Amino acid sequence: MIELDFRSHIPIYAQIVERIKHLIATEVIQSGDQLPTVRQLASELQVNFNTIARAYRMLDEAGVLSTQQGRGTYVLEPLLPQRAERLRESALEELTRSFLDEAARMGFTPDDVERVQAVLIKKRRSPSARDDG
Amino acid sequence: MIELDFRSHIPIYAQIVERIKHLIATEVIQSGDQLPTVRQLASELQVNFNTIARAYRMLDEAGVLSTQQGRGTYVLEPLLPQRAERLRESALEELTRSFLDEAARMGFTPDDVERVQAVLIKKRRSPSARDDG
DNA sequence: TGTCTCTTTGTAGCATTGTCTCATTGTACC
DNA sequence: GGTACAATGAGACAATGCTACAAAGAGACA
Repeated sequence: MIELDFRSHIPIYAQIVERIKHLIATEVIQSGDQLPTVRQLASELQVNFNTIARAYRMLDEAGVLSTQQGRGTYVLEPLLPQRAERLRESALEELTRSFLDEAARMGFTPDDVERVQAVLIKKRRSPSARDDG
Repeated sequence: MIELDFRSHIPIYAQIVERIKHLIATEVIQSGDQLPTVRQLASELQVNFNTIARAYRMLDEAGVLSTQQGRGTYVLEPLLPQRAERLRESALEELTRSFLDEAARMGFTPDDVERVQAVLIKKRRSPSARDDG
């Protein structure tokens, strides 16, 4: 359900936060659902359970999850539309920021990014164009 | 395993880079192997751990190693230089593609992405601009 | 019903890992 | 001599992992 990129220099806990936000945004997991325990998910992803705990804690502080010692971790009610929209916007910003960081780390300039991206977006807008890369 | 020539005018970090490349080329160390920690190797070679870190970072950027903060440093699959360049470009494509997918799944249009991204890139180009959210 | 014990949950503190920023050293050039 | 730059070193920092811990639930039993 969640995949990590250990080669990326985006911290593991940050990747997990993003993935979970995404799973909730796409309603793969929903309000009230229990998430895997820190140890379960840690074992599954081959990382330390404290790294999972850190991600859960950040999402807890962000009002997305509720972590309860001895009980587990649960998805909270969806936020009010207003707040949800703000969260959505900030999620996009964070996602974009990570993306730009990673590209920069790989030695690409913003121009490179915009160039490649423009092509890809164009393709998406005209689905007839085949991607025979 | 690695020996240095302190009298040589070749920088230490460069010597280390070469030695490690050689060790990988001769398969003394192989894909997936963990390298000594920066401090271990630094102690062994009697140099500062930052010098080792520098060598590791260069090899990371060259796609030879994967350095992971808090975890360690690992040998990656070897790549032919030719392939590496092609791979570099397609890696950016792949990164961009998954970024756009992710944004799309979150319900954002390419326009949304371009709008947010343009702002972020602009900020990066003029770091003086304050981020007053 | 109460409580005891064991298991399962998340938490906290510290050790280990690589990273960052700045200071120091040595060398090349003017 | 003075300046600029690269190489190295020192210390603080951030990310991850290990160990011990505390809180909550499940079952046994008086």
